[in-house]
Order: sequence, then structure tokens, then C-alpha cells
Amino acid sequence: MRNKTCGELRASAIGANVQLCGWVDRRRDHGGVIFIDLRDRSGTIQITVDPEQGKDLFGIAESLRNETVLQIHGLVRARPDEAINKKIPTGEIEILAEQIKILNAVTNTLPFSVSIHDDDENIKEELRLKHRYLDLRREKMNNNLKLRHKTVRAARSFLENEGFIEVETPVLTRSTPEGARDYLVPSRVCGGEFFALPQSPQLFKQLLMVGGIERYYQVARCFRDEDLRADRQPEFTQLDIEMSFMEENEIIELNEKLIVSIWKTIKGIDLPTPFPRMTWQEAMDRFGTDRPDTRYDMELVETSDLFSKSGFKVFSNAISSGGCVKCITIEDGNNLISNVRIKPGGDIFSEAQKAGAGGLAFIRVRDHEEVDTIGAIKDNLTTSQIKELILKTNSKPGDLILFGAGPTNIVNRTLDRVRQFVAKDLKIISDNELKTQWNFLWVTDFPMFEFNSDENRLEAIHHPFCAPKPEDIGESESLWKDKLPNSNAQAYDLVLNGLEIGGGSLRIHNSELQKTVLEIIGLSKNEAEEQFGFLIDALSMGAPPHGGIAFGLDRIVMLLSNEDSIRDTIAFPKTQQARCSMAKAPANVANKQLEDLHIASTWIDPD
RNA sequence: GGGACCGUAGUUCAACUGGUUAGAGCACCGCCCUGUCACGGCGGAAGUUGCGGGUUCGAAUCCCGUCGGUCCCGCCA
Repeated sequence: MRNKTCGELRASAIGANVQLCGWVDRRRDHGGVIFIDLRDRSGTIQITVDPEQGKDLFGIAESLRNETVLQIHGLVRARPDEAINKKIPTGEIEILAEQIKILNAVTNTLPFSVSIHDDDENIKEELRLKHRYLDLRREKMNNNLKLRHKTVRAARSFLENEGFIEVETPVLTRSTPEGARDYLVPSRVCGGEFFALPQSPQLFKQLLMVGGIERYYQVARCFRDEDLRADRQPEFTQLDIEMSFMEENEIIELNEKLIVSIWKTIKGIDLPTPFPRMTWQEAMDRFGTDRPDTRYDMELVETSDLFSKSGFKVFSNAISSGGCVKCITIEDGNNLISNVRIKPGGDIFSEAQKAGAGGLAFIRVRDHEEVDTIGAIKDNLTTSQIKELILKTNSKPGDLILFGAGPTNIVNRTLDRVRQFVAKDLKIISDNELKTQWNFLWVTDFPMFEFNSDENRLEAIHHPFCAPKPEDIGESESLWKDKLPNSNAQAYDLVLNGLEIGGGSLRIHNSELQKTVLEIIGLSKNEAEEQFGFLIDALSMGAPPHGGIAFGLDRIVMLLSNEDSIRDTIAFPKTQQARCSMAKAPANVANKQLEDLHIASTWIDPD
């Protein structure tokens, strides 16, 4: 149908007869001469329709509307000097139309403009999702999908060179107790039983290692039936990787190279390596989170020593009951942030509250080591304490110091949140830096478990297949059960600008150790056997040491394309109600279908 | 499950503390225009103000409910 694309033609093609296909991006009708911007995936080019080419041709050109699908036969010719458009790549030339065939007319009113000229227009997402096919035709979305493809291709090509093979794993699998809520699929053949869609191919990729694949990857669709966010979809894509006979450091280094090659391909950037690394403990101490945004400072400073004997009860009580007092220093905060904002009712105060903090103490540093604060604090501060605080926080006159006091996890959560809120609010990183700075960080040495107080049991931080640090559990099997709860895992997350973009670990390849871990998270022997028996069996039949990682592809593409939502990187995403407003899914099904599946709905329509 | 914000011609927005005929750009329809490129000019059509209820002499505006969308907490790696 075509022998050239719109965007590829240049002055070198002058004199050629070409056939093009595409959409009418815009039509400019001068009565005598008509210009059509014809658009395809590659770009746009101007089609000129001259009345001298005949009434029929001109009549067709007059009837065209935006987004009409055309096939054009024409002659590539130079534009007159004064009509050259330097703003577009094809601006030196135009196509003199000799034949226009309407491949498909637009008979419906368009819900929004697709034209590249309107690409920055603020179209409601509701509409975009309903008519996603049109939305995808827009330049921005078209480019995002191309960028996504290039990202995957770069990963595939890198992994190919490193000896990885792509293996598909089942989408119909079994439900497992840990982690997110499963999407379930009733089995017709096995009445009363259900498949679950995989939250990740975790177990299968480990079993591929036991199967001697040694190096596996997959662009894997994963499903989690939890509430949505801007960066969370019920179905999302992981770049899933697993390898045998690799130590933690070797895995990290290889994955770092993978990321470097992706950024080189997509952005043309040579990322400096090695990426910085930080233990989980250090991340929590210095930033209050396991995924610190290291593009700016404002680090958390531990001031418990200073206030342990303070007469300010909020501080001293926090410490005596096992918690801590930490603070962040906001440079020039005295000018930038008013008391209204950090006192009850203020926006910064309520950020702290949302994190669970009871309050948000503050000290304003003035000249000559004087400070301003509330009376209750000031009355209990000695001159030497002030001196030490200023020294410790490295603060100077004009700075505002904000305090969190209480249980350590709440203090960390609070100050992390306030730190991010203030950084965004004060534009401590400029909009430009936000989009051009790539601060990668490996966070390592996660604890194996954390206590779930609701269920009164230990819970795996990543998942229950992460291997502990060998030095933490020792050689003696009989001590594992006691040592494991306080062990760290050989687990690592890759953090980029405060977002987790991947995470992985070495896996347990010893069946006894695996049994012990399952026991610690509260599975009985029977439950462990029932749910993970196949894994434990496999581990006892010559499982190689192995480990891997999974990257959140949607998030990576979101960052590479400077989008704020992963929906803009997914061709057909779901709304926040996990609904597809285009296909109108989910939807009711016929009773017969339910009968076949041996299930009945308990749903009662509110109407 | 909870909190916040949003919903007005096809679309993007406007309409003061509630006030009588709900406006404008683009798109659409008609006419004019031979070098534009976000072409231009003249004219026209286009509305259950998401839906339901309430308050009021009077509701796009205030209140309640509901549906849809977005952001966030819980949840989720």
C-alpha cells in the first residue's frame, strides 16, 4: 500500500514518485490550494493538493476531516523557498498529490484531538482510557510504547549476550498464602478448585534453576489483587531474572550492567558504576526508609543521646520507652517555612501526623547560637545542648530543625515523609534535575523477617525463599531456628530516585533451611508440605545455589519517559477501580458459565 | 475500608458572595479564500451543568446520597 513513510522523506527524495499511507493530522484549505499534514508512526509530511490536478482529486481533498485514513500517490517536490518550514524535519519538501484514496472515513465525532499540535492539551484521562485506541495514536503515547519496546529489546539483547534464555512460566498456577491477594480462576474440570494468577513467577524460576537452565529471564506478567496507585496496576510486567552459581555480589554487578546498557540505549547516558550501595540499616538510620531518594541531603540525625535526660518529657519519654529522637535540618528553613505550617493544622504538621507522629517539634537556629522554639523545649535546653545540637546537625543560623520523637519505626516513617514533602515543596531538587538526575542505589542486607503485630507472627520481608547471610545463621542446623529471626537476608533492592525499581535475593537451596523458614513464618508442617512440598522436594534433589532479581518494567519505562504514572507506559491499563473502561471489563457473565464452573455469586446488587 | 479533589456543548475551560437568555477557544456544519503549516475571514448548529433527592421565591453554584475519574492512607514489593 505504501513504499515510503511520512517521516522519512527528505530533500534527497525530490523528484521521486511515492505512495504514502496515514492519517490526516490537519487540513489547511485555502480555497485554491489545500495542504494536508499526513501523519503516520514515523512523523508527518505536507501533502499539497493543487486544483490543476483535477476536480475529482480536489473534491476529495475538500471533504477530508481530521483522522481520515488516506493512501496518497504523489510527487516529492521542493517547497518554494519562502514556504520552507524549519520547525519540522520534512519541512523542505512536500508531496504534490496525484491520487488520494480514502481508506477509511471518520464518521464519528472524535472525542479529542489526536494532532501532534495538541499533544500537550490536557485531555481527561477518563476519556483517554475509554478511547485508548485514539489515545495511543497520539505522538506521546506512541512514543512511550516505542520506548517501552526499546527498553525490553535492550534488556533481551543484553541478557542474550550473557547466556540467558527466555522461558515462559504458567499463568494458571496455585494460590499461596504469603503476599498480596490473588486473582482466582475457577476450574471447570476440577470442580470446587481454583487456580490463582501468579503474583510473580518466583517459584517457577527457582525450579527452572533446579531444572538446570542456569540462566533464565522472562518478560513476565504478574497479577496482584490489591488497591491501585499511580505506580501500581493489578496486572503489571516484571523483567524477571534468575541465575545459578552466582554469589550476591556477582548478581548485583551483572544487573548493574543490564541497567547501564538500558540507560545507554534509551538515554545515551553512560551511568557511572559501581552504583552506590547502602545496607538496609544505614538507609533506615540516615533516611528513615529502605528506598531513599539520594538526590538531596536533609538526612536524619540521631539526637537521642542529647535529649535522653532532657526535661522535655516528649523527648525523654520517647527514649526511655525504647524509642528515639531524630531530626532533619532544613537549610534556610526560618525564611522558607512559617510556624503556621509546622504547628497543628499546618500542612507539614499533618504530613507528620499521617505517618503516625503525635507531633512535630521544631527548633529555629538564630544568630550567636540562640534558638527559637516552644517554651517547653526552650526551658529544658542548656547552652551546651544547643551547642552540641548545632554541631551534630551541622546547622547554621537561619536553619530550621524538625524533630520526630517516639518509637523508632514511627520516627523514621515521619521524618522520611516530612523530608520528601519539604523537598518537593521547596523544590530542593529543581524540576530540571528531577528529570535528568539518575541516582541509583543498591540497598542490601535486609532483615529476613519483620514482626506483623496484627497477626502476631514473623513475616518474610521479601518472600520466604530469600537466603539468610551464612554468617548470621552459622553452620549448625540445630541453631538455625533460633538464629534466623534475627538474621539478615542476602537480599538487595535497586532504588532509583527514591523509587524501588527492582529487588531480588539469593534463594535458599537447602531443603532443611527452607523448611525452617516456613516454620518461622508460621506454617505448620502440613501446610508447608501442602503448599510448598514441590519446592522442598526439588531442593532436596540437587538444587544449585541460585538467586536473581525482578525489575518493575512499567516503573522503569515510566522513569525513562518522564511520566508520572505507569498507566502512560501501558497500552491498555486499568482505572483505579481496576476496570477497563474501554472493553468494559470486568463484566457480568451468563449463569450457565457460572454453573459450568461450579460456582455461585454471593454478590447482591445494591439497587 | 477511609480521606481529599474533580465531573458544565464533541472537547478544553469560563459563569463573583445562589439571581433570571449558562459563555469562549478548538472540533463540527455552511459560505469565502492559491503558499499555509496551531492558515485566515464571515455565519450557524450544538447543553437533562454525571445521576437522584433536598434547602430556597430562585441551584451549575449550598446540603445529602449515588455513579465515574484522579491522588493519598490502609493494603501491596
